[in-house]
Amino acid sequence: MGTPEIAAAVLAAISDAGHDIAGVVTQPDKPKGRGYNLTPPPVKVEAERRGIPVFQPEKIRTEEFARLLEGLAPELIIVVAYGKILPANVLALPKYGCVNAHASLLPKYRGSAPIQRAIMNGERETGVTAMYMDEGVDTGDMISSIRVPIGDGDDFGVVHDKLAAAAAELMVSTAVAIEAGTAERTPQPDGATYAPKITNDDMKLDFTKSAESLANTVRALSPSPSAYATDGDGCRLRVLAAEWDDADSGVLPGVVASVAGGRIAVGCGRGTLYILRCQPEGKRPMTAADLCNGRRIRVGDALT
RNA sequence: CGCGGAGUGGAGCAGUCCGGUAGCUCGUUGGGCUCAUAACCCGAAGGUCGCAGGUUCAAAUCCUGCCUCCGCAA
Repeated sequence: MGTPEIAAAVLAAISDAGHDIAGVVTQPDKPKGRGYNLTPPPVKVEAERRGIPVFQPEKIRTEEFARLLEGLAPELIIVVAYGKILPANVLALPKYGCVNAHASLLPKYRGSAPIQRAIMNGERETGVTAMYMDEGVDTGDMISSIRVPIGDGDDFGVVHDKLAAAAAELMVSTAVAIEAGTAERTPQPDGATYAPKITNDDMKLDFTKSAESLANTVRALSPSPSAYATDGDGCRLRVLAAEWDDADSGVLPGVVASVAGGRIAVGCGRGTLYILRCQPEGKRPMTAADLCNGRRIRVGDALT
């Protein structure tokens, strides 16, 4: 059971490892994009490519879904970012239980946006943790984990891909261990933190904050959904890549101090943020130099 | 039929309202200056103006249809 890209990666690995997959449960197709076209979740695409039956129940706390699962008779249920809390009857169904791969080193960053929150906080390391699920949100007993470093310039896309690969590896080995009866079971220690869903406020750059914090936010949300600022014309400017230093820009927060060297220097509460790559509303992503060449940004402009 | 923006030399844009010589910033390239340079000065190359019709003496510009890209919202 799973929904996004990282779940598709795990599905592919499990399938390649030769396990017999009775079925894949994922969220229903949802209207997405401009024409409100129905878009299937990545997991569904991957499953269909492999000829694995796909189920997309609106609700899983129903008799109907319970019977469906019983019919599939899974020995083990693997859950990766499915997007719904599993009820007790589902957790109890498989002989080997339900295991989950979570994209953090538990008990830190429980919740729906562990990757983004870790980068946002400037963490140097994260990982994936395999655990037995219980009825809480990412509170189950841990089986094993893989640590993954976060590089200086790593954005969400990069870290996500590293974690997806790690998650695939972890779940394959975990499935083997469980079947062999060698899987460990360790309760999560104290010190849990929560990584709530990304909201619009998280995406909006607040230039009164420190340049470091702003740069971390940019990284955490790039390439998608991406942090943004608003330019002098009221147009949204998605900021895709940025650098920072502690040097005082000499201008008020949000004001463009210079546009030299292909970088747009913006004043912050502390230090200076350098925008390297961005995307104005209605345009393709472009470098800061391109943005300046088109004269959409000049020294003295104020971003909010 | 959810709302909206955009397709113009290699890149980013102006020009479109109000038809009449293809423009700006940058890049590329030749030369100059300099101890030197991504800096500065002079020159050059490079464009079927997304596609197809229509109107007109004349269309990047006006009309019709189509294609493509993108933001928002969900």
